Amino acid sequence: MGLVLMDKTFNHILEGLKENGIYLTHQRMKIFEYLYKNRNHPTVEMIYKDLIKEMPTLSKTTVYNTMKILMEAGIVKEIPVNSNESRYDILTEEHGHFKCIKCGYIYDFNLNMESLSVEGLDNFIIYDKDVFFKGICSSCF
Amino acid sequence: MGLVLMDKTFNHILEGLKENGIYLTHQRMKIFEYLYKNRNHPTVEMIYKDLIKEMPTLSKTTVYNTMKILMEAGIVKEIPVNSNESRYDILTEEHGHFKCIKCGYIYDFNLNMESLSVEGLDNFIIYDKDVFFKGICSSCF
DNA sequence: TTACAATATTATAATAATTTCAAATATTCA
DNA sequence: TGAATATTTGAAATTATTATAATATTGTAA
Repeated sequence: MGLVLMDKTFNHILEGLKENGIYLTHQRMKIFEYLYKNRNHPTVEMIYKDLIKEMPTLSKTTVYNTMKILMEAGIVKEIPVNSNESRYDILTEEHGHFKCIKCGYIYDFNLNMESLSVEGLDNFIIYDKDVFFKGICSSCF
Repeated sequence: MGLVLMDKTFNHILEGLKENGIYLTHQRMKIFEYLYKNRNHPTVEMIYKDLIKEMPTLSKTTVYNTMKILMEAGIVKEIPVNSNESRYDILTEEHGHFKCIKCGYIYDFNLNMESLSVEGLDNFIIYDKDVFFKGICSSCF
């Protein structure tokens, strides 16, 4: 588990999935392609609405299943942006998320996680770190 | 709006709510008391399950409504810990959250948000910053 | 204190996101 | 090809949250 995305191309990632015993079905490849091309932290609904145009029989359940599989493969993660629908992000370099409370858009921003000083987590194993800001973006300001 | 919790006692906060024109009903006081005493990042369900013991007619809608009002008053906030139910936290000093993937418990930890170096948010107005870690806690390890 | 107007609570119904399930379909590999 | 296995699909079930309307409570002013 846990393929590394960094510096791999689209096809390399797909190959990696295959090597991990994950069947590369048409639906899965299209869903992954959507995530790879649109770095927009989509909801299941957004992915579904877009892909149904070219795959009229696509089921929302398949999108849910695929997101789960891609998460287990370590290629995608759910990002914590407290809303009532899950939002997903393809795993790339470390970055933070900023949600604009006016337009709702979720921006990526650069950060250096190492710089953050924390205390009280001795003997805790940290698998994942997230930074989430909320406010008003420069376009809405 | 936006009462400050820091260094205020339980009763001071309640008085502050009253001054802001918020009725101090029995339900609201009990819900606030729960949040004040149990710093456990509860879900609506957790609050409801606990309080129904002493208030048999309590409605879940009231818990939802009260959380909303306390958030608008700036006393409580929703914390981003991506799951499908909202979790709330009483506003205190700045801290991060760590969720153990084994026991599910959400720990607070100290951090210095100022130390985090970020870039790409020029002309963005930041209202709120959250840091969320996931992993295995020292008890489960 | 009483009456009134404003606001809150409650139970129920409605909505929305997600999960589960079983049948139909597709894929793999011998 | 054909059997075994895995995936996709659509429908139904579940869970979290919001809306509605009746009832109850609160604060204010006579």
